[in-house]
Parts: sequence; structure tokens; C-alpha cells
Amino acid sequence: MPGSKAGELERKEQILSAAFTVATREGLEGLTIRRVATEAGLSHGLVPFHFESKDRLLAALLDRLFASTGAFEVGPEILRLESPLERLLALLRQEMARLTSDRAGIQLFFDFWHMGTRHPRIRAKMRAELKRYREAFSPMVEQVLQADPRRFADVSPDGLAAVVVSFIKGSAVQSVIDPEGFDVAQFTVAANALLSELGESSA
Amino acid sequence: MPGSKAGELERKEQILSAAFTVATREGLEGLTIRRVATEAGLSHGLVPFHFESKDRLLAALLDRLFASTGAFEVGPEILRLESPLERLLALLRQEMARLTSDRAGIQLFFDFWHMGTRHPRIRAKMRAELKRYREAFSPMVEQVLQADPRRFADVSPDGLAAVVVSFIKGSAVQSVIDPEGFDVAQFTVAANALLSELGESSA
DNA sequence: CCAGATGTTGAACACGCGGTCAATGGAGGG
DNA sequence: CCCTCCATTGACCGCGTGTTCAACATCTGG
Repeated sequence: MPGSKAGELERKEQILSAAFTVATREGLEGLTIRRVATEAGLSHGLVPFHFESKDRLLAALLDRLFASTGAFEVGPEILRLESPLERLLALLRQEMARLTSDRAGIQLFFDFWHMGTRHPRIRAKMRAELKRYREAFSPMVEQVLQADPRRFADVSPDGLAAVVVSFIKGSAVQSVIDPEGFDVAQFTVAANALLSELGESSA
Repeated sequence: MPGSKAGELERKEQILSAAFTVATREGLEGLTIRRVATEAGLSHGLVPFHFESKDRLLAALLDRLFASTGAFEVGPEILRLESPLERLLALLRQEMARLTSDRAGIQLFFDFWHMGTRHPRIRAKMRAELKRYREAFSPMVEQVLQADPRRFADVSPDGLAAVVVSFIKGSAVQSVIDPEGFDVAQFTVAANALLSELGESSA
């Protein structure tokens, strides 16, 4: 007894949503076509019918991950801040907050990051996202550089941006392997203290 | 036609060595008992004979990874340095250098990190290693804190150590997804500039 | 009201996995 | 010299996977 029909788009959305649920619950390792279909209440044959293959499903899922969570986006409330230092710290706080509030999203992101290590298509997407992310820091980073030209004589904007991103990615990675042991509050306080003197000479 | 016999220890070593080769070439995802046996030139039945199960093999492989590369160890040549700042920077340089010199090892470490996300035994090992790693920074980090008590009033040693580790882990993670695009030299210069003023008031 | 188009189902396929174990044969002690 | 160990082999098992596709249900336009 086949189920009722549905439009192309609704079905794809339904499947993708189920895939997201399964992926956050079981990880990408545990994401199988049959599990997704079961989660969506459909026959497993439907998944490769609407998404040509599992790879395409994964690519679509990653796009959804980028879009759905505001993950790694620099929101307007941050861009509205005038001081580059304040923006930097606000962004840092935002990302630190995500470590506890959007743990599932971070986990899934980390899963894809790992997958990107071996899958060229995924890797390309992750690189693009990483680049986008780094470039969001460009304005503030350049102002920091200009604030103390002597100290940062040999420092390029990209290099400093990479350091800032390392703060965030590194903390995410630590929180993923040890969610209880990694103290976000302590981390934020320490990072603030480290950075707090940076922008002051430019104020 | 069975092959020649060998002692318990030599066989285990041979298998483990083959497993290491396969793991660095194909990733943990592509590490199968049959591939390891083929790499070692043995029948696949021998692997679960000497290592009770694949899980045990993986655990042994992780121990070997910890031991073989001097990865994440604070060597004597670093401990010999007197200034805490110098030690910190030396360690940072050492780890940055590893990103290019021991890329395979870093990749494998990252693979295990990801696996630890879902496998409790692996996770426990990774946490222990992370803790060991963080604690290696304790002496220098505490001196940094003491150098400027007002600035770091609310900062705990653990918090600051977590920040420093984030530097390193974050850069490793970036290098893993984009080995060519991540400029280690730029990163080091930027990090040095950021940290260079930290210890000076204590000197 | 009836085709033709199309979404849907679930059996089937080939594959590779981890694991098991009877059979084999080489090595060493009695 | 033979006989007992035991490392070694490779066929075999059960399982789960991604993918295919004939059969079928449902919807739609004439």
C-alpha cells in the first residue's frame, strides 16, 4: 500500500529535514538512506529517487546546515558596533555562546569538517565557508593592524585572521571532545583579557 | 600454504605497523581488517587472532600514535628555556612546524579526535591526552598570570591554558581541511606579535 | 471516465564488513 | 622420529550498506 503522493519540493524538504534529524542524533557515520527514510516515514527507495545519490543528499544537507543555523555568520547587531575591538569580542562571545546553545549544530559541522578531509566536494564547500568566515574578520583585523604598525610590522591581515579563527575553531574542537570539561566562561574571560589591550591605542 | 610462523610480539608489531600505514594512507574510515592484513602480507584471520577485535587494534594504534611521534610532548629543549614566554613561543613554533613536517600524523590524530566523538574508549584516551597537553602549559601560564595580576584578575590558569591550546588545535584543524591555503609562517608571525608583549612586564 | 504520467514501494542485487573456526602444516620437546 | 602444540589460512556466516527497478498506486488532463 503505497503512501500518498506529494510535490517534488515538499518531499525533498521532508527528506532533508529527516536527514538533519538523523545526522544530529546519530552523526554522519550513522546517517544511512534507510534510517532517513524511516525517520521521514517513507520507503527507502524514495531517497535516491529524489536525491540522485547519497552524496547529493549529503551536499544538500551541508547547504542546509550553512543556511539553517546562523552559524559562522556576522550578524547585523555585531556589524553595528563601531569599535573594531568591540566587534571582535562580540563575535567571539557569539561563537562561544554557540558552543553551548547549538551543540548539535557544532557537532554536525565538525562531522562535515572531518568528512571534507577525504571528500573533495565537501572539502570545497568547507574551504569556501572557512574563507567566507575569515574574510568576515578582515575589517576589524585590519584596524587592529593599523593601530600598532610597529608591533605588527610583519603581520598580514590574513595571518591575524587565521589566528582569530583558530581561537574559535580550536575551542569548538575542544568542546566537541569534552563538552563538560571545557569551561566556556573561563575561556571567554581569558580571551577577553588577552585581547583587551589590543585595540585601546586606536580608541 | 600457510606462511612461516613468528613470535607473538613480532607479529603484533608487524600488524600494527601495517595498520599505521593503512590508516595514514586511507584514513580510519578506510582502515579495515582485510586491508591491514593485505598490507602486512598476511591472511585477514590473523588480525583478530592477535588483536582480539578491531576496537582493540584501534586502541593499540592510538597508543602507538601517541608514542611514535613526539606529538604534543613538551621536549627537554623547551623546558630548558628560562623565560615562560620563550617556552610558550617555542612550543607554539614546535607545533606549527609539525603542521607541515608531520602532516600524516596530524591527519591521523584528527581522525581519532573525530572518532572519539562517538566511541567512549577513544574519547577517554583523547581527553587524557588533551589534559596532559593542557597541563604542560600550566607553569608558563601561571607565570603569565602572575606577571599582570590586575589584567588577569578573573582569569584562571585553566582558562588561559585552554586559550593557548585553542591556538594550536584551531590551526591544526584549519591546516587539515586546507593544507595549501593555511600559511603557517604567517600564522606564527601573527601569533608571536599577539603574545610578544605578554611576558615582558615580568622580565 | 479513462489513459498516460509520475510518485511510491519493497524485493533483490552486489558488495564489503567484522567475526568465526575447521583444517593445515611448521616448529620444538620428549 | 613422532607427536603435540599453535600460528596460520581461507572459506564461511550474518549483517548492513547504496543502488536498481518492476510492479503498483495515485493524480491529472483530455
